[in-house]
Amino acid sequence: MPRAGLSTQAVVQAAVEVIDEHGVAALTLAAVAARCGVAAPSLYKHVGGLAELKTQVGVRVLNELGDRFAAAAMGRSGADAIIALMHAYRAYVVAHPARYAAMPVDPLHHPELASAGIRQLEVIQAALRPWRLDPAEQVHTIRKLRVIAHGFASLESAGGFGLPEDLEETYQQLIATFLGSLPAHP
Amino acid sequence: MPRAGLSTQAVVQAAVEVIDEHGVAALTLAAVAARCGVAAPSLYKHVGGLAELKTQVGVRVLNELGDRFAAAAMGRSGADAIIALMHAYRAYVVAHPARYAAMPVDPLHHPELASAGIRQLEVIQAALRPWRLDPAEQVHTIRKLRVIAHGFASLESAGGFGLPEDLEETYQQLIATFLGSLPAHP
DNA sequence: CCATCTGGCTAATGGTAGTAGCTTTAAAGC
DNA sequence: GCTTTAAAGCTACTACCATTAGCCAGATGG
Repeated sequence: MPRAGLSTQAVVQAAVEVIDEHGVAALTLAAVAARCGVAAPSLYKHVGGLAELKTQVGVRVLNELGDRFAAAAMGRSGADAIIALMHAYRAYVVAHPARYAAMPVDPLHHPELASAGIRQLEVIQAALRPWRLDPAEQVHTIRKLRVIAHGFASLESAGGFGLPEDLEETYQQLIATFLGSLPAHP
Repeated sequence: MPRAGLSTQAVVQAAVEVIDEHGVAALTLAAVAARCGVAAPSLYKHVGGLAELKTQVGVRVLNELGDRFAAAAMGRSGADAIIALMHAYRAYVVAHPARYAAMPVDPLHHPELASAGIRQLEVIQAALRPWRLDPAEQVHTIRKLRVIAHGFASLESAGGFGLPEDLEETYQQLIATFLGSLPAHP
């Protein structure tokens, strides 16, 4: 009975690989166990169960996107930063379409996910700072960015766009229209 | 052994009710059978299986939204029609948030769902007719409408907006910005 | 009244998550 | 280096799910 040397993070990694290869619906403890070379009940030594594994995957995905966000925003500000953030969002989804379906939509209301969600929020708030929006207007502005990014990403990752050409053009038009709706900043 | 008098549509109706009450993840043949007062295998006399039941639910939801679309567009044109369509979309999702998660994202590529999807598309194309867009620009325009409507709807129905106030305002801003990006029409 | 078809049923299979309890490995303490 | 012990595997089991096979009763039609 040689040991597999698993850990919580190794199990999460295997789960992400299962999702990447077979879709989020195929994330099952049996599949993860098989990939880890272990019997299914053994996973309970590292993970509380399927539900907890799913939130752990959510944390992982949220943090991956957060890393890309932080990198994209670095050294930019204003419209330049917004454009970079929006393209970082889409680039992540295009690179890992199945993984995107595992990203929680409502991280701020979940204690395990909140910090990862707040991190993304702060990057966006920083990018919007030059506009000096009042709090209410900032809420609307962030919501609108999120609608565009998530709406486009979820449709694209789910194969919702029938005609594959010119997707980049559509996305750029959306971003440009959004930026045009913001007040001018100094 | 009195008969329950089921039919395919009655089973689909029960499935929709299960979704409305307990969410799309709770759609299981066992739950539908219980609601119909029938043993689970009996459902196979009316429905091919769980997968087929899900696509039937998708057809139902798509058609319900299509009905609202057609009603909203009736007697309107131009920006007025677009605004009515967008609000009809959101109104449906607010009325049936769980059901929205059962709406297929990619109906046109599925033979059973294509006609219901095409019906919605045609309503939107008709509403856009006054602008006389060339085909490529029409594709981008419809995509952008879809991104806004679906992005907002999927976030709202999944509880993705943390602050509940002013959602209508956010949505109106999105629509107004979109309309502002269209060329003027006669 | 009888034949047939349909819509229900029970029984059984295989896959899923999760629990209980055992065994072995590997590290910690002496 | 030996013993102890905690962790990490395992098997066996339960409960629930979808699905198939085959049976039986009720409705239908001659």
